[in-house]
Amino acid sequence: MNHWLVKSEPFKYSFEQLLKDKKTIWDGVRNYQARNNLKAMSKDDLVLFYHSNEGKEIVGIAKVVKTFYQDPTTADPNWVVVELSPVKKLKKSVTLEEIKTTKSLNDIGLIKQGRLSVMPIKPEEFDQILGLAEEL
DNA sequence: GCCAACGTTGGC
DNA sequence: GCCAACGTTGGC
Repeated sequence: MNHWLVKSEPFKYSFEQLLKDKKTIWDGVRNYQARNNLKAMSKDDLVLFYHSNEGKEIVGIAKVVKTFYQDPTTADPNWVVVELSPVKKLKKSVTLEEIKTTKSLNDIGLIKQGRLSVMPIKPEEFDQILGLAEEL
């Protein structure tokens, strides 16, 4: 199983909204690297949900319920979507600040490639983050 | 609201 | 195929 992190601006689509919706189509990705990551997702992979701009923190865990297919919002065959469902809201959100001050997380894509909106997370990084969220 | 980082586009 | 110009993202 692989682990991922996706970013969303809360005013566009928040984790609370996902909890309400139970399931969402992760559309609008228009970056090749992020697209490749979407394509690499398998069913039941766990996805950290990060709020950018507002909050700047990881707020919850989601999982992949449907692997990639053509983005229905565009006719351009370059772009794909996946479907995500919420797993749980974190007991304690993990802020960018905390991630930055945690030595073992200094290599995480979130810091190294700030602009990427879908990125892989190493298993040990995933565990570290759950630790910070008091979920372990 | 500014600006740094970085991806994309287009001229040569 | 290089690189300058431009656009977008996201932290501050």
